[in-house]
Amino acid sequence: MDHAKRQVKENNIIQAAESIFETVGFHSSKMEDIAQKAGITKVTLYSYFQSKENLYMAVIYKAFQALTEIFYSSIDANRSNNGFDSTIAIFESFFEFCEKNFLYSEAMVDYFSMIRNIKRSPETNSTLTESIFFAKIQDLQNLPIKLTVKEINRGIVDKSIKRDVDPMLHTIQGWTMVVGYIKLLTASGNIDSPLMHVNLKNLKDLSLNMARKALRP
Amino acid sequence: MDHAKRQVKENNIIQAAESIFETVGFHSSKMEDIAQKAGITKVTLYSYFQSKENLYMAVIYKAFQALTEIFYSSIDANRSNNGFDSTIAIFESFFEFCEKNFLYSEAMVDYFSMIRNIKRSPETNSTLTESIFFAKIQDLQNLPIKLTVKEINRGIVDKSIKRDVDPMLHTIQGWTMVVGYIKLLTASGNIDSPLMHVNLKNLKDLSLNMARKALRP
Amino acid sequence: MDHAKRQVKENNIIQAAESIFETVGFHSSKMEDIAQKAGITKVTLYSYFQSKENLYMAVIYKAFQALTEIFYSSIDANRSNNGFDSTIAIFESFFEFCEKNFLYSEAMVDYFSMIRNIKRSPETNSTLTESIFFAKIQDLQNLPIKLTVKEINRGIVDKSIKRDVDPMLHTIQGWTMVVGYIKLLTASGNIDSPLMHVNLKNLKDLSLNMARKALRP
Amino acid sequence: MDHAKRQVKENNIIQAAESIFETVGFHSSKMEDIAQKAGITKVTLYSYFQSKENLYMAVIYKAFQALTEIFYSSIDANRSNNGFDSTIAIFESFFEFCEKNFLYSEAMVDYFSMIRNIKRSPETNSTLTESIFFAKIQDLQNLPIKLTVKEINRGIVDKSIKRDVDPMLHTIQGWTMVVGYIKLLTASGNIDSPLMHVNLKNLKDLSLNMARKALRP
DNA sequence: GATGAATGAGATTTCATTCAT
DNA sequence: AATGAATGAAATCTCATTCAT
Repeated sequence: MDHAKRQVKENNIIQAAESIFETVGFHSSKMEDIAQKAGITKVTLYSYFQSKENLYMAVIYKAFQALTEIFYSSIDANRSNNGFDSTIAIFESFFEFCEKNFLYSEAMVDYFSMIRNIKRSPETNSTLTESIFFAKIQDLQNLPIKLTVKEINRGIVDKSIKRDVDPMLHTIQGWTMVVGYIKLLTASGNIDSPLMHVNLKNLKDLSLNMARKALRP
Repeated sequence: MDHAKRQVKENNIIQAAESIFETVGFHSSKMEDIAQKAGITKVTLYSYFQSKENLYMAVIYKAFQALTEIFYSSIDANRSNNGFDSTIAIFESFFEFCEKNFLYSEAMVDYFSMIRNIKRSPETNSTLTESIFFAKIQDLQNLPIKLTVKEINRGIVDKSIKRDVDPMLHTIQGWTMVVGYIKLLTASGNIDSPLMHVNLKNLKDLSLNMARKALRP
Repeated sequence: MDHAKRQVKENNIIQAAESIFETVGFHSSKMEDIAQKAGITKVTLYSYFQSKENLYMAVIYKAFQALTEIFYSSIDANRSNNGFDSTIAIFESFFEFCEKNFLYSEAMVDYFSMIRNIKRSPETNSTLTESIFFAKIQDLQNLPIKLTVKEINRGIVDKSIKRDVDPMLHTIQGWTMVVGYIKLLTASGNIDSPLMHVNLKNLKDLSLNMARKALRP
Repeated sequence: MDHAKRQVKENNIIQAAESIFETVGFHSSKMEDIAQKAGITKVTLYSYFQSKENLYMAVIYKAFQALTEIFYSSIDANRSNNGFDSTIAIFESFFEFCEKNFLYSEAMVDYFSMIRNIKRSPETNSTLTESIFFAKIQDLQNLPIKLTVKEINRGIVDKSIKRDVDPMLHTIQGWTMVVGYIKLLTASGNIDSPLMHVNLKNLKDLSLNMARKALRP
């Protein structure tokens, strides 16, 4: 099968997996069901992805890919605005992305735990670390961060962001707010069900405002 | 066995579980190993905790308990300070708590995912929802939040915090920052290994500063 | 479980396996079916026998055990006869045993092939060589041969067997005739269906007669 | 592809199969490996031989063919000798053939087991029974036996063999000795490694001598 | 007819969880 | 209440065999 065709089938499988993961969660999902959803057999599934976690890795990769796309779009849309606006827009997109792509946002957070486990016992997870998707994620995961850093730097240059801001530090700080937001979102199920009477929409706005304050000169 | 004895044994088991979870993570841990560590058999283990997740619930409960203690201590230590200082102190303690109690912080975050799963399929998780620890956590989980809200309110009254602050919203926002911090901490393994060249200490300071800005009148 | 009980269950499983092997043959048999026949689950089956071949080893062991019993009985029954008669009686019993215990005789012959395979690639067959049954067979397999040798020696001493007979060589030669007989028996299915118009009964008699001629002084 | 070409390729495949069977044994062999050895793909392999057993059938056929050749040669070489000598010469050739053609001798013995399995479940083995090689073997398998019978008959006529010998019965009896010899050879691996301190050469000589005694007037 | 991909059947393993004593 | 054995569900793997192109 040529590369393109394989890609298509692979994507097909990943989509099936996403649909199953979304419905029952990664841990309760069954390879059998995923295979069936993809219209293939378990063995074929395994010939594409060496394990369930491997398959999840692929989903995580898709998540990072999608997020990266979002970041590029946001940056592009704010090309004519200053660095400050673009930076804030990025975070706004990030929040939105998470709300709309539950599975993806959860996947990205799970990625951190997987990294931890891999570090804990690299031998046990060799099938993971050898996965092409693992390598791809490694290459990709920092891109959104770098893009944000770049916009913050642009803001510093064009004076829309205060000069003593450490771009990387502030970027990471932004991530903590988003990641925390995701987890709370996870707990409450969706953006419309309030958590402790707090509307998640307001929470997002507050976070964005705090970010504005932190960056504004 | 009388109640006291059972308590002791239960605690014994929980400690064994914590040690195992800490070493290999919840998902890779085996009931067998936990039982062995606790010096009992699997069946006895099950007579104390109806399932592995149930056992994790107990750990999570301990985490919330410990956190609550920390919050009380912080509040008590800041009795003579204003609400602003007390609020910030709480968050500072919270960060510190997470750094020092890796397992507990991870557990609290995992709690959110479990809540999600329980919502997804309540029937499958009936053993969880019927667990005494689940009920206990339900009672306890909001306490730290309420304690924080109370200090913010005190700050509003004593004018150390600006009046248009929504105490619950800001409390939750604080949590997102801490939770995000925990997850990034998780990924990097420990506070001393930097993430993208960012020292996690600086990250914490930045978050606290942003909180200060958000509360200050 | 105490040793005795385990023995009972083990035997239970072996009997189920024998019944299945007898019906469909070793290669077409399914562990699932054997487990079901034994009234246990696959996993339990595997906890007793590490693999299908391992289970076959146990059957082979039973075969050698049964054969040894037969030899002892024959020898005992011929205690008061001379060595010649006893030796011939052994071979007669051997033939009879094979006719009556199809599975066992086939198993013993298969054992030779397994030995060959194990020699060819010892690593691949480690689960076999480590089997307790493998060890047991090793201990047992030579016993029937030795018993025969002993009777031939007795015949030499009592002059019923000619003195220049090499007991071991003639014993092994006897085995070749029996083993060959088994294989032809295997092919024809059972003793009553003639092979090339040759009644297997006559074939056996001829072989025994040839043995007589070879031993007689 | 014209018939000749197909023949060449077929032979090519059979040779590859023989080499693989010889190395790892029929049961452990993989169609994949055979295809690779033959320099073709699995599917092509299957277009020549409908199943693995079918392929084995082809090898078995070759074995019977080769054996038949040997028998003819032996008979031809003993044209001027009497029937007794020719008959013994045939068995001597048979033994030698087995020693030199391990795979072939094993294959012929396995043939008997396959016959058994086919009898047990004819439906499952329809691909076998429909195989051209199966038919060919059916035609061929009795030829060596008939050739032997013929020589024994010649011996009876020329008085070199005693008259009350049943040619077919004695032929089959000869086969049992050879077949048994093969199996023991199989177990010990090769003719030079002694079995129970018995040199296989001596074993062969003994068998031949017993045959002589059985035939001699 | 040849190829790479896919199927189907079954072996084997791993664990959480439950049973029988 | 404690123990060793057993269960059940699912993951994973291996191969002979078949499909689609």
